[in-house]
Amino acid sequence: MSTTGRTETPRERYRQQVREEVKEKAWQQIAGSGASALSLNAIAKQMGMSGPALYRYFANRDELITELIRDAYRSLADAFIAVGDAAAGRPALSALAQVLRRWALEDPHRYFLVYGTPVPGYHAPQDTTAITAEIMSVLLDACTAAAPGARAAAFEEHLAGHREWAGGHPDAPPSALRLALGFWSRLHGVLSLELAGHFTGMGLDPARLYAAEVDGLTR
Amino acid sequence: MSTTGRTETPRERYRQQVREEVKEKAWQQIAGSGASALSLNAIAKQMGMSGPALYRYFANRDELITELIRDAYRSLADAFIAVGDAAAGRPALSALAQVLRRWALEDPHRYFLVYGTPVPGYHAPQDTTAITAEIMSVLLDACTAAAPGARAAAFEEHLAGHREWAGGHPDAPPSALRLALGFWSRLHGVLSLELAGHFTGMGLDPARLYAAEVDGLTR
DNA sequence: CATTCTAGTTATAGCTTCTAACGAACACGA
DNA sequence: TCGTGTTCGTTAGAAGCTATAACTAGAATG
Repeated sequence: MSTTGRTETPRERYRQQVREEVKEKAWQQIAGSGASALSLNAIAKQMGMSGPALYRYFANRDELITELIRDAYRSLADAFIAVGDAAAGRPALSALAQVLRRWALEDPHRYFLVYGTPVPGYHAPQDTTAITAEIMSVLLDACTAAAPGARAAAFEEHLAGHREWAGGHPDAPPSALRLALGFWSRLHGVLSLELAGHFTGMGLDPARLYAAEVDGLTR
Repeated sequence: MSTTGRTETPRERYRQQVREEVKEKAWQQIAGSGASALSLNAIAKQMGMSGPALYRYFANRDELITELIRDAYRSLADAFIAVGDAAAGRPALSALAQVLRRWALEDPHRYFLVYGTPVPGYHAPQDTTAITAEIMSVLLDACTAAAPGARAAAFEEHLAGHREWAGGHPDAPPSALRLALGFWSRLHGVLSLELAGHFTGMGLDPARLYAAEVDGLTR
């Protein structure tokens, strides 16, 4: 199953194990106080070893965070793909919406790590753009199934000529592309406002707004 | 015009002046590397004075950031109010959308300070919720003017019973409330994704998506 | 003029990331 | 089985940060 290095030396095993434990502690710390408060030193102490030891496993703080971001992306993509597979490649938009919301609420700090304020020293490796493409692919499958008839609005014409992001779906109609973008931006709109607390004290139920936005997508 | 302390001693004058200069340098620093990299020490050095001097003006780093957030909120509210006034209390939704987008693109770091990942030690003072109410008030004015006929969807019924956030507009129909929330969440959806760079490399023009979302609101 | 209040200073504690130099344990070929 | 080399973890230390404490020079005030 492993793509590379079938012959795993015990050392590489151990090394991978430690890296995994570091990331685990990192997630715990992030869940507590957010990514900006992540401290390599604290993680090391928590693991019973002394500060600089971690630099054998991660070149620096940014590399650890980059790894965490990639894993977070991966977990969302996996959840999307699972829904797609379960629906034989034609998932309902509402199902994807539910997965997205669950994923976001499950760990808001993880959501912010991916979709919140960009961290200063970080630049997305090609990795993550590839993962985004996986997510978009599942979403586009759902959208081509659910797309309404062509309405040929100005924006859809624009999309017909700018579909690099829909690489694997050369035959998806512009209305499907538009639907996918609407899905993505509207739902992230609700989620980011909700998770940042901008609805608290307003009295309304964000889940209902979310549901209403999902509803309004196809109608 | 000043609500308190008409007799400003020269000392208070100076004090206010220094606070203002600190905030100015802080914004410069934030524009450069984001709020997480904001350093009181660096600001002090930049102003030609030594580290701890700034603690005469701000209790700690969080207090400075809180102040910056409040000012950022204020600037958005002022922009909204200006549009409302210019339109004699009935601004077009498209005009508000344009102001919001302009404000966001003008200084993305300022946008993230308010609508991005919440900063750990910060809790919104009552101030900001009051400012949010001002913003919502202008938005609701626009929405009652532009609201379509009642469609009585489930979400609008929910809103009819949960309108604390629309305090100053007791007579706004649920369809207007729903329109305001759609405006707010959809446009923030596009903006937060765009400013965080999630559309780069996708080939599409976020401004057009934004325009399309504005368009779709009332139709 | 004397007192008080305040803005700034230096020193210091405690935290962080990260580099450098060293010791000890392990893996592996002869 | 015995070197030899790689790797892990250590301590020490530089440079940066927030924040407090103690002190001094100057302005405002009675």
